[in-house]
Amino acid sequence: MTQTQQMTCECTDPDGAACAAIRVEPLDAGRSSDLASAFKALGDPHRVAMLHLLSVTAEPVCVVDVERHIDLAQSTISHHLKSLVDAGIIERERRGKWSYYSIVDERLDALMAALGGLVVGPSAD
Amino acid sequence: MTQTQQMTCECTDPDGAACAAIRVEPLDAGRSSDLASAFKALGDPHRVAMLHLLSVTAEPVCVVDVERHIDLAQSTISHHLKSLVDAGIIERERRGKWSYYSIVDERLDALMAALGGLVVGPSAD
DNA sequence: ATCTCCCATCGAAAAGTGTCGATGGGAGAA
DNA sequence: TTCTCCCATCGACACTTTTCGATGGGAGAT
Repeated sequence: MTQTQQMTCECTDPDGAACAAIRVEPLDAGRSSDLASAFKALGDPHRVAMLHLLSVTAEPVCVVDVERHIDLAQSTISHHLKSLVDAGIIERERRGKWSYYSIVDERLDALMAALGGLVVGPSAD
Repeated sequence: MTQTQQMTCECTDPDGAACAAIRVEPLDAGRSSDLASAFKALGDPHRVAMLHLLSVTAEPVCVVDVERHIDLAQSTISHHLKSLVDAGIIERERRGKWSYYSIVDERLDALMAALGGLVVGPSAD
């Protein structure tokens, strides 16, 4: 082939040096996985509803409470709560017969910060 | 049974009036679904990496750019980008032969606000 | 002791998701 | 025109997730 190749993708770099110009550190596979697992835990309407419930009741909430407000089998609710615990978004405290769940604010703050880091322009006007 | 039933779940309400006391508006099924679909789109390490890529390059990015930085088949990348578009997190602009993708800052801002609404205490110290 | 209740775990079925190669449309270059 | 490249879509496959009923352990009440 001559040097007159079709000029591959100028995309973000009209010069032709092309995308090689974009020096992006791969974002650390570990970090992207951690973020993704947290967001995945938030990626279900029922789990969002559970978090909402936990947030409006300032105090910890037990499974039975959740059961009254969300129409799912008890085992399913336990399952979802475990997902959220595993993702570090809520935490469990055993008290006698009950398990009390509450939101881990720090984790949510960290997720907010991560989202903020993705915003290109300043959010304000 | 007499009135000495075992006292169901005192949980968040030690009186016995129990959880009925927690008057939580169901959070509008539509809203929780919308939030969940957005977070679900964020719930994959590769998609997080793509967003990171879009955010560090201030300008729109085409599929080939993404392909150079993320080790996935082109069809898979298109598929993920479509997920993000459907979730309203990024948007596509066709320009000649290329498709340019860019982040929808407003959407991320809205998600941050939603997370902030879940935080119980003030985030500051 | 027994009984009741809270809740986690265990299958299992159904639905969804991530990934690929293959295909084809569309836009520009030659 | 033909050729090359960008990219979306179409199966297809393996894997994961959501959901349930059933089971059982542990804690307290009786």
